[in-house]
Amino acid sequence: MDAEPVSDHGELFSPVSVGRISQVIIEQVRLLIRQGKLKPGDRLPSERALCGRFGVSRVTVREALRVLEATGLVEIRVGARGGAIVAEPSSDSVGEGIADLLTLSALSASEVTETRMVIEVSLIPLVVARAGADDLAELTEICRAQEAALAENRHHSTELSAAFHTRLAGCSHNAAVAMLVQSFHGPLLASLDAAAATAPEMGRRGIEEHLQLVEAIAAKDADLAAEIMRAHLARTAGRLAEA
Amino acid sequence: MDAEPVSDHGELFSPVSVGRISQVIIEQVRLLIRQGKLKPGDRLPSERALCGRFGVSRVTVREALRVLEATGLVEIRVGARGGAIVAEPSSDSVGEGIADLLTLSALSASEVTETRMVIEVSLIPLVVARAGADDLAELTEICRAQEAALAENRHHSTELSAAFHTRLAGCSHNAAVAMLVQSFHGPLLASLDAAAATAPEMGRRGIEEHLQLVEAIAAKDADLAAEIMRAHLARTAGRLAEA
DNA sequence: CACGCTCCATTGGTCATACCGTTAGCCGAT
DNA sequence: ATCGGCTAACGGTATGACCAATGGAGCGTG
Repeated sequence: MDAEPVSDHGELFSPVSVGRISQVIIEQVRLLIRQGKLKPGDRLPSERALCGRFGVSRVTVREALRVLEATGLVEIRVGARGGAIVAEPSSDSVGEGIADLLTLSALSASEVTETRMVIEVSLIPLVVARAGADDLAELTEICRAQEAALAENRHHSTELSAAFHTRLAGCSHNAAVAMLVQSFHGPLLASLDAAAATAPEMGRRGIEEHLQLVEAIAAKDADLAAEIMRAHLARTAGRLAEA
Repeated sequence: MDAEPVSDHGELFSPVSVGRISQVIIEQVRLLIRQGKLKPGDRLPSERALCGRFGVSRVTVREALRVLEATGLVEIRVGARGGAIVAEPSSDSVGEGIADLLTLSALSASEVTETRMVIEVSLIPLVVARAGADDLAELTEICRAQEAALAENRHHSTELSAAFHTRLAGCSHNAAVAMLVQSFHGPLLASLDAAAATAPEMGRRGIEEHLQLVEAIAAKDADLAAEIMRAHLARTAGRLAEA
């Protein structure tokens, strides 16, 4: 008899049915969305309909939808005419993920701040080149709101500060850059709160820097604006380091 | 009979059981992990045990675990001694989320390239400051592999080129930056393939620029390295613009 | 005719049970 | 001592049922 008749045949045999069925469904839907065959707002068939379509049980379909929902790809509504709706691309779920990584100390606050400096400082040239009058007006508006909040509550709103930075990224008129910065919105809030706890009186200075930034951008002075942004972020980083 | 005896009592009554049951379980586990009461490697009770613990059905527990798995918080293994294991914090799932966001958002190739220039050029100072001998060795190794691939197939491997840029970001020794660049891997490949189609003979020049980059980093010349990177990316951007 | 109310079909949320495939660890045979 | 099979634990899937929420159709009333 031949020795080892079924082993060492290399590529002859390949594993059959790898992974979960729900995973196959997930990737199938994902592909459809990426190919644009499913666009935001489109309604997927009902769970029961999908069961028949894929030839699987409802449990399996539901697990796939759960993952797609957690990934932020679809939104699920209950009731008649409910079901899975392809969601508008949003950076929210990504932001939560980064926040998780922060709290799990897989990312340090300094790493996140450093990353912000990398991105936000070097996107300044884009902003200077492309910011329109309406962009500047909105930035100024946010600064005004910050001043109002400061006058009223005696401490500056970290929410508004984060909004300023997010809106500033939007002034680059580059959706990819804007989304990246927006992803840091949530984690950014946490850092700002920590920094505010360290030095609550710094709110005013932060607002002044925001205003100077807007002025520099309006004056098309990219170098000055970048320098202001660098100093602004470095100051926040410094306060975080103290804590 | 009293008219409307139970309405208009304002805050007296609050909705009971908001949202999904699985969501409650998710947040409970999430909290335990954030508080450190569950550490990476710890094994959660089996699904059936969790059913009894929470007083819910297995389906509900499974949906919670699915979401936690999709979020990258736990890893699920089958078989005896299997179950949900608290995962080592990793930026992979977040990176995938960013990649999804980028591919789904109808970004133009120019936006992606521009964003790469923003990030990859300005992370150069970090790399110059922190790259170690092993980092440089690995970068050189990738370049060698590129040359080998070029000699063999007569056209350069876009996969290796993307790997070079990803590894370069890793040299910043900042996990957040590395995660961002890595999430551009997929879209980056698409751009590179498009660029390669336009000018297939440019592979050699790209490799040379990679090597010059490594040299400049080894020489701690941040300005030169940044300039090389800028030119390198700009060239790719230019070829994309032609297409 | 217009407005509002009620009823109902649709659809997701949850449960209970059963069976299968996979896996690790144990135990016996060689 | 090693290899092989056995077994219990555990996740993966299927089935069928019922509940809760929701939107729209149909009916009734002014």
